[in-house]
Amino acid sequence: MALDLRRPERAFTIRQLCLEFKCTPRALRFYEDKGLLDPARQGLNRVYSYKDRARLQLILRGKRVGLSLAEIREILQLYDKEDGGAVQNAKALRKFKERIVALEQRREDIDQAIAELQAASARLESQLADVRPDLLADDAVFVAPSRATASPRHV
Amino acid sequence: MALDLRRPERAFTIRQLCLEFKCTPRALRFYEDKGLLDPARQGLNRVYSYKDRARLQLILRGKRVGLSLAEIREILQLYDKEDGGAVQNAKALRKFKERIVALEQRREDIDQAIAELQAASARLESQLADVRPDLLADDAVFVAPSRATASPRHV
DNA sequence: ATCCATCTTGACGTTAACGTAATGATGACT
DNA sequence: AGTCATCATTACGTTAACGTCAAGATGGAT
Repeated sequence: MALDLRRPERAFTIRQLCLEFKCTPRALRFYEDKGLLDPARQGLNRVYSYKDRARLQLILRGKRVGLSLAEIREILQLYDKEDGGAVQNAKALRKFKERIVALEQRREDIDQAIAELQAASARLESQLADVRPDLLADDAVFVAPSRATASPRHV
Repeated sequence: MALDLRRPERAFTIRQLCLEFKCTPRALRFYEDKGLLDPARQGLNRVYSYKDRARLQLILRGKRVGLSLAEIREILQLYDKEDGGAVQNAKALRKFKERIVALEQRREDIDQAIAELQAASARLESQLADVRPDLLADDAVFVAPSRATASPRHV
């Protein structure tokens, strides 16, 4: 039989995770190299558990919010040592809170940026409404054939 | 006299902007090189207007929200051409809206990240409250001398 | 047995966003 | 006249985060 079919999936190959999260094997190996991941092995092959998958999620989200891999690694290590000594935990707590503050600042920036773009959009829209209301058709490309049905991504 | 004292300031040197926005001359010249800025000149020296200053603000905020310089330049060019033809404006409008959507997605990511960090913090706090409540003193370093009065940054 | 896809480990290449000299001009101060 | 700070340009160096071969192992499918 092909490994295991009793449960939905107990582990993942590198490719499976890459397909799911839209990244490349090279990236995952790179994260491992940098100490952000540490999957099990079957012989040479990497085997990713659910925990590894969760970590990867955190990594990718961290990237999207603008953290460097080094920063992300630090956070992950804090998670790992959540059972360390009390003093360690206190330090971890402080770092977490620092991160929270920094992220809240970024959200501020984002909100401002969005506000400005919306203002600009509003200006453009009102001007267009005067001059060329036809260009304001919500699709605009020309004819929108289908409603953009969740397109099957082939990688 | 030293240039102009009639009004608060009508123009800025490169250094003034750098001090104000906490960046380096090299960076400003780099942005100029990349087509994000285009200050006037007095001889060779760059002279930044209020408009230039505003652009710089946008650039830096753009960076903070995770945009690349190329992306920021594109947006700035859209701003510049807000008086272009109607068709141009329609295209600009679409791009603005794309950006807005993308930024809203990022804010989602940030909110999730914050939520997770807060959850982790909560766990740590409750655990510490049990074991070593003394480590939860809100300052924690040891003795917090002053209330961190807005410290004068010297660059 | 052979082919093929997928895995592995190096190792070098690449892009973005500056940093870091090196070298020279300019205006202000002493 | 000399010193200094600040400006300029040119050019090479650096870091992060991978991309891109190259070369080899492995497990199935035909």
